[in-house]
Amino acid sequence: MVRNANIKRVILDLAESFLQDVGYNGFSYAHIAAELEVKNAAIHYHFPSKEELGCAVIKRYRDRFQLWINNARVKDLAPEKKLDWFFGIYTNMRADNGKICLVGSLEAEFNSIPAALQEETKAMNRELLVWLEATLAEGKEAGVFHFNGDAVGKAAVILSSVQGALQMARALGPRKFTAVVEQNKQDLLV
Amino acid sequence: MVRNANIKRVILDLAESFLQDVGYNGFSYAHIAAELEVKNAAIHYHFPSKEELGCAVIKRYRDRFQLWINNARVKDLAPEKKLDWFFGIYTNMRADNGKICLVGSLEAEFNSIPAALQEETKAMNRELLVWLEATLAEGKEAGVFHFNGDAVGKAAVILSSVQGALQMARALGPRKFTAVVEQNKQDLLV
DNA sequence: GTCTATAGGGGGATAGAC
DNA sequence: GTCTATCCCCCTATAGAC
Repeated sequence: MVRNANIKRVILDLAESFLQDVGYNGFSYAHIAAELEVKNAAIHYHFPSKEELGCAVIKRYRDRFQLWINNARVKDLAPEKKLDWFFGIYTNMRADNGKICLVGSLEAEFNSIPAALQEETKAMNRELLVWLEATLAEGKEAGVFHFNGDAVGKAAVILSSVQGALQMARALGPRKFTAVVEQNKQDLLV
Repeated sequence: MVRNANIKRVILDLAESFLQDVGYNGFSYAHIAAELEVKNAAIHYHFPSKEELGCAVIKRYRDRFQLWINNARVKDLAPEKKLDWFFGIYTNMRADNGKICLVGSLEAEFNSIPAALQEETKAMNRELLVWLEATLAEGKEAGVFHFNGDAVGKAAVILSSVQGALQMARALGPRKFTAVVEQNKQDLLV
């Protein structure tokens, strides 16, 4: 049992980890309770329903992402460094026992998750894409990124490919993920 | 109740559809039985375990894919037409009530599906990728596709992006999928 | 805040009648 | 080949004691 005031945070950490590992339908309150060495009902005290727990995980992630991109350490980077930072997020997921991104996990199960969680997933995906579009446009303007068409299409390809690559790497190995990141970078060269 | 000798085929059709709709953990024998207006146990007669049913779905899909790519209608196409045919498979999935590809669905749930099903998923992904690599290499050789690096990396980007785009389209709408296909095509131009 | 106990549902799977 | 009946497990969630 985790004896600290941050039990809510620890539950969110575990739920996030499970979401990225086995998906929303793949974990239960019992799994979380077991990790914390408490009983099932204790988790319900902090998060009454699984739907609320799932939404809280995504809300927290969305907040975290907004903090990152508005922080000077990211905001003031050159476009190509911003993109490296972004790919780094996914590389860290991959390195963490082959976890996949929350958005991909929830979208794959989209038709069997609660409506409120679907809405959170939509919002999160939108926000990731908006930032990536802006970064790609900035880089194209600056002459460091080269691609046909507009930043909206290119951002969709890059995001969907890294999301897909994390999943693919589970079947075909971590190097398949690396290959996708590298190819995406090469595709932005002249 | 479907009164014909092809009941096994119909069960496979339904299982495949459910896999693409709600995932392996999202459907049950009861769901299939309800569609066929029979009872649970009747499905077990044809496929003793859910694991076997899942494997049979993937095996059938793999066979189907091999038939397609070895058929003259696909085999003898120009590389850019082959790619159009390939994208068409995914476009049809998207049009079919927002279904996602079997590989993506199973990889997202990879850590909570039976080992035998994991193996089928690996084999299927490998085969899709091998064909795509050959097609891209053929097109580059012929001067109709243009990309930096080798066909292996490019194939990984294209496959993972369409797989991811089908999932993304559930959250952000069908046009997001179309955008990814179009951008992938544009990325292959000079 | 956590416990025990329990309700109520769904899941995969099997036995034996028809 | 399909049925009814059943087993046993896991799940989400709640009530009430501590």
